[in-house]
Amino acid sequence: MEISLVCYQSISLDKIQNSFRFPSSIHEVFRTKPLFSDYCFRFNRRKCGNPCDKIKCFSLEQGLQPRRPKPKPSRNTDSDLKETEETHVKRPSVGICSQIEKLAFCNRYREALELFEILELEGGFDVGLSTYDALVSACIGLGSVRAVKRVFSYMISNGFEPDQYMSNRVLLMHVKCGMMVDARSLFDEMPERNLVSWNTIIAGLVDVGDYFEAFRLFLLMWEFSDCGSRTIATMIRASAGLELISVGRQLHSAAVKFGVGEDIFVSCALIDMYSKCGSIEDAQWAFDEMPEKTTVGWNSIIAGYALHGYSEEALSMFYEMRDSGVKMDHFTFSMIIRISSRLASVEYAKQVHAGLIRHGFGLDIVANTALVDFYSKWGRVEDAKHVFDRMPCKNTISWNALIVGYGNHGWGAEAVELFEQMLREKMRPNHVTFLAVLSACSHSRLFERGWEIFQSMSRDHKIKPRAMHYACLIELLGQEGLLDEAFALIRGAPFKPTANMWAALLTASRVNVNLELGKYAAEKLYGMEPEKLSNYVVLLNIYHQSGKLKEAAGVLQTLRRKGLRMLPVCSWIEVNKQSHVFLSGDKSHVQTNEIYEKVDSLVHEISKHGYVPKEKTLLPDVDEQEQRILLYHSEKLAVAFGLINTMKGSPLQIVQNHRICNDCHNAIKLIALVTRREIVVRDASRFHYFKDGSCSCGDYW
DNA sequence: TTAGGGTTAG
Repeated sequence: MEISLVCYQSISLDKIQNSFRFPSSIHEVFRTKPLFSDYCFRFNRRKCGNPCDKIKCFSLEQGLQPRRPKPKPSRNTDSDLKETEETHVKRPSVGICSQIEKLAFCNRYREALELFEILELEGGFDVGLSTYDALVSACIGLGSVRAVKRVFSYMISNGFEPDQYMSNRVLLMHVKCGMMVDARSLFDEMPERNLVSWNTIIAGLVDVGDYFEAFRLFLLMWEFSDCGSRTIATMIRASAGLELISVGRQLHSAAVKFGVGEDIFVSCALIDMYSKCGSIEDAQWAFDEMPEKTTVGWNSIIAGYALHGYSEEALSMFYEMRDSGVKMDHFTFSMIIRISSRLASVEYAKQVHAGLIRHGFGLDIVANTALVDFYSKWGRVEDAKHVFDRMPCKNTISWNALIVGYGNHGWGAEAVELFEQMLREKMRPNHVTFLAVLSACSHSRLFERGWEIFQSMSRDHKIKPRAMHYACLIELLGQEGLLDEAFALIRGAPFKPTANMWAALLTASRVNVNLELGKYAAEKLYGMEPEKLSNYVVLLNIYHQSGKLKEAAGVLQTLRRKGLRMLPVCSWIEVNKQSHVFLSGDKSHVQTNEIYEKVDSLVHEISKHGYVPKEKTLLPDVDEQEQRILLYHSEKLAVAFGLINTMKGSPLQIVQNHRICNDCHNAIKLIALVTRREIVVRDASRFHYFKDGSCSCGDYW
């Protein structure tokens, strides 16, 4: 495979260093939030000498009460205070404490916390700093809010007075377990803060997506304290989150200025930031500048190319990474599986699957979820189910991947059953789960069940249906011929109907050949998406199906006037590790004659099973060339080529850059029946699966 | 001194 790698030298080190105007450029972050900007820059050193005082000032300005140290909770009442003072001497607990430390050291956090229960229940033990440190590690390892509350409350009731190190560890414990409100209180009330304290709270804010607050604290820190490479790396991540490349560039220049431009963490954050901000060239530059290319560096640049849709380049980088001898990790495999699902064949993915297991990441939740998605997308639902069943732990995303697989495979009832099993296993569904299950109902025409599930969304699961859920239901109503109800659903939606919803109604109108409603929906769509070709094409089809050829020709003229043209559509098939690409009506392939003869004989064969070839003329002004294009669509040519050049009975996989048309859909369904082949036709957003004459098709949103 | 940072799946 010939792969060209995009690599531009658009920035240089000198340019970066000389463009330093930090931190004034950070104002840009707050441009959309002037409130922050106001109070960020109003203060000066003279007014509030200590950043901690400044934070108090912020709180006061916002009408908040200054925070007072929380009274230490005590299990004792005033009446037994005397008794407590008398029994103040703490019991030694060397055995339990050292056991807790050992368990935490071996990552056996759950057991460490089970042992901690003895300390909690009996009380009065002399617990040392190293044990508290181990308990903090256990809480972070488990990410359990309940554990954090238990440990923290024990620290307070046991009169633990943390030093700077332990204060930071306790802060980190809250941050890592997502308890940002408590973490912020702890940070504000810290008697002393050092670089680690600042980095911890700022990184926590960035983790939860509170970028503005992160920048606000960063500016305070910038003014009063030194910030290291870790801080810069975190703020580069915040710039990526805000998609503000100019701010990211300034942080890049700050890093170079302070001599941390080649720091591993800064470099990786830069690669990620540049690619997320839309400049893959700069990301590549940052990667090239890395003195030592680490696993994360490679992962970041591969993720960058994948994000921009440069799947081949991403794969090429993966080969380079593998050849360079750098260790691949579960991030690498997760990404490669995802890239494979867009680009490569099932065989290739199986190799990646084997590599995943060989490298010891066979149980990784993310990589396995990517595999479930991959096999689902390629119509290998049994394989997807196999991977899913062997996963030691699953999350909502894993369940969603398989429900989508079932739905698109045409197994609507099974998708609904899986959804119900998910609920029984107390896994919380999210809006994607509902999209998957409603879509499954739509494809399998399970109207009653779909309607019930749609209603249960807000009633039982407190998830507000979004436009795509409405679009699914409109499609479902359309299939039942309930166009009035579908229209009523659009009008009754609690938000302004989106293009997707009108498009669903337009499709429903086409299916039911309702010209009036179709025109209405199309007009709405023209207003919203005047340049979208497919909207015109659907209306054109409605006119055509209603026998209104003159109006259909009028739509075609509008298309021409607007300069909207069909992009060249093509289909390709991989045979013997070589891709063969076909355009509609294409006569450039060396086996052209054989392929066209095969198409003709297949059409003849399937016409015995009820296939009616598309009418010879769609519109009055279709010329001979266009006619050939209409009769020999690229997917038919690819299927014919596949049947000629592959073993009898082996499955065929066709990939294409467009949606399959109804004619090819019907034709290939029957071809699968008469040739007893399994045929998967797929494009980037949907696939059509044919086996023994049955078919399923679907969308991925 | 310890502690804090970068990349992945539906």
